[in-house]
Amino acid sequence: MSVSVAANDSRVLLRLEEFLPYRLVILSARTSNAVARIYAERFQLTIPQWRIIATLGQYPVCTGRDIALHGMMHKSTVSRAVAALVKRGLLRKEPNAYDMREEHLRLTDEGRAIYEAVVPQARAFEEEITAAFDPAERKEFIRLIEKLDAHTRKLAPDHDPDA
Amino acid sequence: MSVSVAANDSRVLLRLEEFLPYRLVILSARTSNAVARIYAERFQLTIPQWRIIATLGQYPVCTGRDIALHGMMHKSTVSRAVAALVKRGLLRKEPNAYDMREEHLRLTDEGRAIYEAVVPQARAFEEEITAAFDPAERKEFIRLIEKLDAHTRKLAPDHDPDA
DNA sequence: CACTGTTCGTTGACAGTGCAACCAATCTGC
DNA sequence: GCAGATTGGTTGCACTGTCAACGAACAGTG
Repeated sequence: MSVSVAANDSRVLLRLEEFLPYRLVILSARTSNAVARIYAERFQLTIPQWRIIATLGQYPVCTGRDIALHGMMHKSTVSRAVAALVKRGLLRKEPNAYDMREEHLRLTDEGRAIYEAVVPQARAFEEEITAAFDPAERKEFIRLIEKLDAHTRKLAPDHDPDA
Repeated sequence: MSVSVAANDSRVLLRLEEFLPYRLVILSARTSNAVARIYAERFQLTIPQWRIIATLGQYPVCTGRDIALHGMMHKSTVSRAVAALVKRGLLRKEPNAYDMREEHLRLTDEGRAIYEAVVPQARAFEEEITAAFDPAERKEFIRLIEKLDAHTRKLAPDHDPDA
């Protein structure tokens, strides 16, 4: 801030660097960019694509709707990302005979291989960043994050349009 | 996840809901969306636009470059947001006689009025979310966030292209 | 059976963003 | 002073995400 000569002396002043929502954004952007590099560079996956693979790695069969809810994504985002993954052969769509509106999604072997290649690296990265903490701090941080998460979820329910 | 019948039984498994980077993204998205509503609905400001106003509220005179660094934004993002704000009369550009490449930016009275209208609401919102904590927890949370922030900054330096 | 309302998924239009190329002003070394 | 490198800022382009509208498949009602 080379140019600024003095801070605002008004009573109304917000220090952005100390504003919690801003801090969270910065922190999450940095970590999430770093994680994205893991699967973006080596496997050419976008963030929504990775989230879909991650969800299907965890729950082998889902509908698009399930994935959208689980990954906080818009259904159109999911739709396009799924299309791209199917085209690349990482995902398969299977019609659901009991409800022809929805389609069951499942990883192909190739898709699962990517999942299994990325997961250990993601885990390692998580280790790396939480190495900032000693064990007690780490546990406490998780606890506080959970508490904050639950609280904000009540305050600002994730806007669910119809998704 | 109505359809999934069983969790993956492979040794390679990542629980997305417990993956720290993912949690941070979700948490920060929710809080930052809630904050955005404050200035988006009433004042039609985008996030970069608000960050610029917030920076100039704190440091009355800056260059675009200063703002980009301070707010973790790309210089093109700043350039466009500044243009929009100037057009709306919330910001003024002033040539710097000592270096004609850069332009000094300053809030107009109208711009400052918006800043002063938003800040108390932003503060109030911060209060609201940290109400999840008792005073000791709040202090500890800030401390841990700072520690994590410092650590990740070393690990994954904010990609600075030339900005 | 229609008739209405809802849900899953796709698609077109649109806005915001990042990247890269670019211009103009400045600085550096010769 | 001049050539080349550097820096602040703008802009064209491609890419994504969001929103709104839509078609198709269900579910409930009379």
